[in-house]
Amino acid sequence: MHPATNRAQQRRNTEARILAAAERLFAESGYDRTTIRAVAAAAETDPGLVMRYFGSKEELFARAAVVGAGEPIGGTPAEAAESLLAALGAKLEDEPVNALAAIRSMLTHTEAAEGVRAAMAEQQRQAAGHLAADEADLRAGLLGAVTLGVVIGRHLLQLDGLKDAPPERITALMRSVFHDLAHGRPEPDPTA
Amino acid sequence: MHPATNRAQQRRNTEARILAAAERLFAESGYDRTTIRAVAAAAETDPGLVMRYFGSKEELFARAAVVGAGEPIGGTPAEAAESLLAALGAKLEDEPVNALAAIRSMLTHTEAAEGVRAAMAEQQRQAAGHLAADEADLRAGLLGAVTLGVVIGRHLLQLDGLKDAPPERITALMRSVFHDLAHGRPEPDPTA
DNA sequence: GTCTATATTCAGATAGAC
DNA sequence: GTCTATCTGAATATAGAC
Repeated sequence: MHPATNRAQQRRNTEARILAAAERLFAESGYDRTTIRAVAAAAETDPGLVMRYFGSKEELFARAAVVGAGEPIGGTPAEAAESLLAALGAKLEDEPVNALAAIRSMLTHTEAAEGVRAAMAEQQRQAAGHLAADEADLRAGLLGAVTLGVVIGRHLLQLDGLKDAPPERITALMRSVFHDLAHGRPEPDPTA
Repeated sequence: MHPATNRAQQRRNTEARILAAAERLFAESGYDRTTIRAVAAAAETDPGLVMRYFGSKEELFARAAVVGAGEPIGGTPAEAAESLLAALGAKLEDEPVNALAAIRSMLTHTEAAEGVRAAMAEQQRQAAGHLAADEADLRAGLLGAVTLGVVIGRHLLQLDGLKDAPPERITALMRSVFHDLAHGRPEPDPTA
């Protein structure tokens, strides 16, 4: 083993362990309740190194809680609905730990809220151009809010009936919902 | 003024001010970031009295962040959908500060999560009995998750397109969504 | 009944030993 | 490059003065 690279590799290794531990703990407990000390313990190192490598708790969070940009959305309203539905399915299949870290913290930590809102605003802006024109902004916002609610209900709140359901059954039920919102279908008669 | 009752009234008055301030601050900042000191300052009293009247921060939170039981749900699937839609409309019209205090804290505070989950489980249990039978539990859970997502998107995250929309337009768009989920309609053809 | 002072705990951040 | 000790600040909760 080459000693020079060993040092650098060891450092990168430790840094990666810290980052992985931070992602998990931020996703489990949110920003405030996750301590630098706990991250260090989970990564089997010490708090001083965490600070040395990442500078501050805020910077560590910014590295750990990134909200993925998501696939580009295009085509007809129906195709846009299917794209957004596929994105939901992916978030249900395996736990998106980076996004969950941000979502877990977004209601009590301003930076996390800003990150989530920015990512959703970008997706909404992109989606709105491919939905039926009438009230497209509102319907794009509702598509985002609905997606967020399902992800929270499953992974974070673990609601009965949602936490154990197979992702395909959830997406199957949500398909008509997404198409409704993408097209802006007329509501059925309330007295039906 | 009767001095004996004045004392008791003064006490109830102060207690009510504390509770109102706590509701507002918990809804704005969540459990962890709301301090007894800030509540006392907002209620124009001092931290010692808050502790004396409510015992602990946890008990104050339990009194301030109560999740309303919601109207009973019944009738046909279509009627159940309309009931749930009306409940959503009410939560959009004026800010439900008690519920928002609980929702704001539910991702980072165990007791808040437990309260919200219990309230939602009760509503889901009740709703499931009135939805179309197939996969009723999952669809009841999705109705709750979707509702939660819209409330969070509007009041807590203030998503573009949602925060300023008139409640009637939101409920109008969500009507078909709720009826879809209540009935378990077959999904449209993905290639349409 | 109301407010002040303080004990205790614990977190983030820093300096420096090994 | 890695870890220890400590500084600083803030929060809950308590004891007790007015």
